[in-house]
Amino acid sequence: MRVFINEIGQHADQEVTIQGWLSDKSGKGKLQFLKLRDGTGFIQGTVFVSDVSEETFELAKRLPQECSLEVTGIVRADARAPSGFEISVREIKVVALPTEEYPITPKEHGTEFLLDHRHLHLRHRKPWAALRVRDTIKAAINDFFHSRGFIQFDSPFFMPTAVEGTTNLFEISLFDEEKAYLSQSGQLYAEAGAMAHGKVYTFGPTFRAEKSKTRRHLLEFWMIEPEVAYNDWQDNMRLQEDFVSYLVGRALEERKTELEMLERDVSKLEPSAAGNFPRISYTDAIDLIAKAIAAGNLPENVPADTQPVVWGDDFGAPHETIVGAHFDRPVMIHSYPAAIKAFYMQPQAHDPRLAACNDMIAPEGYGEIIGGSERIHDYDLLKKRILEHELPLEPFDWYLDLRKYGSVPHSGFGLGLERTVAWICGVPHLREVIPFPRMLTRMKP
RNA sequence: UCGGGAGUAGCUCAGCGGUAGAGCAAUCGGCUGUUAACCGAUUGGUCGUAGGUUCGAUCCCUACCUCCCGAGCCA
Repeated sequence: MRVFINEIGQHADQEVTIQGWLSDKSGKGKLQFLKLRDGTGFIQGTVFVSDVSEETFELAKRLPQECSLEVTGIVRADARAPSGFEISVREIKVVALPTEEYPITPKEHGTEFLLDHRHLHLRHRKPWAALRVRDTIKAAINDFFHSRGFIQFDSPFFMPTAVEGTTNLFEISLFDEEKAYLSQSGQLYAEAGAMAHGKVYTFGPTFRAEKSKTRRHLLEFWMIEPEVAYNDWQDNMRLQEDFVSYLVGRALEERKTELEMLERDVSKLEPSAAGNFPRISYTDAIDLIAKAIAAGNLPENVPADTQPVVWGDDFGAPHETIVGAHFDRPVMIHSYPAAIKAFYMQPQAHDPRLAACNDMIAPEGYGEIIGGSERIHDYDLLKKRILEHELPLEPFDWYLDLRKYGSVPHSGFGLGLERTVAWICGVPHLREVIPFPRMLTRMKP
C-alpha cells in the first residue's frame, strides 16, 4: 500500500510503500540507514543484510544521494528513530539515478553556493520547513480576513506612476514609447475597493527598486494590505494586533514539527500569540531610545555609537531594534510627525503635526513588519498634500475622486509577508522564506 | 552610493615571501544502530582577473570583478 510519510504513524506494523527520494544515507557494513523523504516528511529506512536479498542489500549499499526510489517495508515504532517511526526495508525499486554527483552534501555550505543551487536546496530540511510555515501563514491570512467579512481584492501590478514618490520603482517599457512601473503597493487601489466592499485586502507580490543589501530586504516580496471603510487609526491598530497574534497562533498550532526542524525557540513566540501588543507614541519611543543609549543598554547588532533621535527625525533601523528589544511581543509605535510620513496620512485631530499612523516592530531584531495609517478623506486636504509632496496631480485624479463621492474615514496597513515569516521561523535572512529570492545580486535560479 | 569583510580542491576552510595543506564529498575496502557516523587507501589545484615590486609572490602594492554584512530607504 502506498502511503505518505506524514501519516506513517497510522500504519504501524503494516507493510507500506513510500515513493520518494534518498536524502542521505549512512552505512554500517551489514546495516544500511536510508534517509528517505517523499515531500510530506522525512523518515529513516533500515536495511539489514538478513532481511533482504543479496541483490537488494548490494543495491542499498550503492544508492547515491537524491536518487528517486520506491521503498517497501514494515513500519516500526522505534524510540531510536528521530520521528518515532522507521521503515524496516524489504524491497527497493530505483526510479532514477542521478546522472551526475549531487552537489549539496550533508556538510556545511556557504550562502552563495546554496542560493546558486536553490532549486535543489528546496528539498532539504530547513528550506522545506520554512516554506511550509510560509504556506500556513498564507492560509491563515486568508482565513483571518474571510472570517471577518473581508474580500480579497486584487490590485494591478502595472502602475502608471508611483504611490509614494517616484524613486524606488522598476520601470517597464510597454509597447512603443509607453512606460509603466511595477507596483510597489496596492494601497490606493485597495482604498477604491474599500469604498465598494467596505472591508478588503490585497495579497500579492510587490516590487521595490531599493539598493538595500541587508537581511531585511528583497526586491520582490509579498505584501498584504487590508483597507477598511469607517475604521479610524485606533481600530486599525486593534485589527493589526488581532491579525498578527492570529498568524503566530496558527503557526504554533500547525507547524510544530517544522519550527522544531528550524530550531526555533517557540517560547519566544508564545507571548505574541496572546495579543496585548504594547503601544507607544513616537515621542515616548524617542525617550525610551535616549534612555537605552544613556544606560548603554543596547541589544546586539546595534552599533555602540548609535545617536539618540531628535524629535522630527525618522527612526533608523538601529532605533527600531532598540524599541523592539524592550518587549516580548510586537510593539506598535504610533503618532509619528506627519512631515516624515506619506502624503495620504490623516493628521491627528488634537495635533495636526502628528499623523494618525503606526508601525509594528517585531521582536528579536526582525524590524518593521507593518506600516499603517488612517487615510486623508477630505478632498481639499488630500489635494494640498499631493502638491506639497511635489507629486503630479493627473495620475491621482481617480484617487481624489474617491474623496468627491461619499468620502468616509478609512484606514489600512501593509504587512510584509517575508519579514513576518522570517520572524516566526527565527531564520536570519528573508531569502530563507521565499522559494526563489530576488535581490540586488540574485536573479538566478 | 557609502563603510567594513572575503575570494586557495566539487564543498567548508587553513597557509601569508622560498616548489600547495586539512576535513568533507567522490571512488575502493572494513564495520548490525547511524543521526554532519567511524577506520584505512585512492583521486582531486593556472591560489578571482590584470598589472607591478622582488632572485623568487597564494602571501606585499595598485586597479578592476564578484560575493557577504551593515547604513540610507523601506515591508
